[in-house]
Amino acid sequence: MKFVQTAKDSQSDARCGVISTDHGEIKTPIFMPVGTVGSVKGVYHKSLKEDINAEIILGNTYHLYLRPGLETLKAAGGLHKFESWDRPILTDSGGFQIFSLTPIRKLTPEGCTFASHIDGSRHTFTPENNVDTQRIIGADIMMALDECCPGDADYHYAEKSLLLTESWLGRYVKRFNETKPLYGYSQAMFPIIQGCVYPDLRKRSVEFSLKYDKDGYAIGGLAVGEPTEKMYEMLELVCPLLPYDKPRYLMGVGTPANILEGIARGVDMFDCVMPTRNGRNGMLFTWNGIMNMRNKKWENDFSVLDPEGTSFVDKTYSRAYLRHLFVAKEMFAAMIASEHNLAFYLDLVMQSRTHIQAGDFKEWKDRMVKKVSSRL
RNA sequence: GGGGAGAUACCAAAGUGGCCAACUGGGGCAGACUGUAAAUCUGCUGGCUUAUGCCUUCGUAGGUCCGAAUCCUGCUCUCCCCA
Repeated sequence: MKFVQTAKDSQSDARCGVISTDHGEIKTPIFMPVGTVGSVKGVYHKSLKEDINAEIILGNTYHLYLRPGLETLKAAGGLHKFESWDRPILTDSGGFQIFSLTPIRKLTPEGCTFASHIDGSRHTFTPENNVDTQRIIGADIMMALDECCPGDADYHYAEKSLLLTESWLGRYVKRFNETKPLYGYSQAMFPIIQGCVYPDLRKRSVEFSLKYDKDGYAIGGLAVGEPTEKMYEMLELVCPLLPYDKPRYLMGVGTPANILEGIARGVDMFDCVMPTRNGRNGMLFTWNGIMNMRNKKWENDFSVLDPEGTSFVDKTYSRAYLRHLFVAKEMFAAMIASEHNLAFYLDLVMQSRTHIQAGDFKEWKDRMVKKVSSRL
């Protein structure tokens, strides 16, 4: 994997670049649709490629490990073949699941023991077997196994959590360096910077992670309960400490405004369930604000979904029709909304790239943040 | 014609003397959702007003009682069974 910075905004830390992988190039800043269990929920790969222009999607190690399981993934020849996706894939390690499945987990220096949410069976993730699992999945970019510290954790907890993440990172990289890809294309890996909202911990985490000189750096443990301003502060602290010639990935973020602000602070990669999950639940993101498509006000609005939208659904279906589908609980509603939202998110980063290249990103971003956060 | 059952808020359906403005579903209205245990979850849903407040409600008209959706009587309507 290679990253080249190709443009820089004049008034902010926003930048453009290109990530090269064996499954193709990714223009940054990029948004990566989340396909947890081997599917971006409700969206055809054909749509992802031709309509939404997704250049990379996510998979999740925790979920794929439990189902379909390593035997099937191995027999399939990896996740790309299994799900018929020939562009890049990034897999999260399951660190976030360790965090979100708190009631049924046990953290030890060795790793993390947890109960499957599917059948309650016990499993253990260690940095070592997590590398092995992500080798079998065959992601182009593998994420370190970390503990995602809650945003409201106290300093003591955050420090302890960071120590664990650091020790896991050392072992993870060791195993990574000792093993090889299984399917004939290369795999990159990103450490994950933690440290909650504490500047000195964040700084320490960056320094610790940089020692391994990996392919890119992820910033985790944000948008997990801390105030949004704290998240921005942490980005302002962390990004300048990261090498300019490696991509920076802000994990799990976020709202359109979060993404614009993240780009302004030097972030290159984003992922979030919001466009698909909120889409399934009736929310549409647009350049003019957020729409709750279940609302009565759309009942007789026969205008197109989004006149500024880039997806074919935007010009094809009316607001009244989509509202009807949501009210009637038709699965087609979720499909249309997911398609629209992902297309909007990809348009959001595409236009960001255009404005960074034009050098007027900051003032454009400031205008857009207000617009996209409003309610229609 | 004879016998029986029932009428509760938008719908369905509990409640059979005070804890009932009335359980629960559905529907309706609104909200939440940030490295997906989510096609999920939450709130509200008689009126006024927002308070441990008042007013009007349980087919309809009366009655009993300190007190009725709940008991009694008349009326109206619906459903079932037998001829």
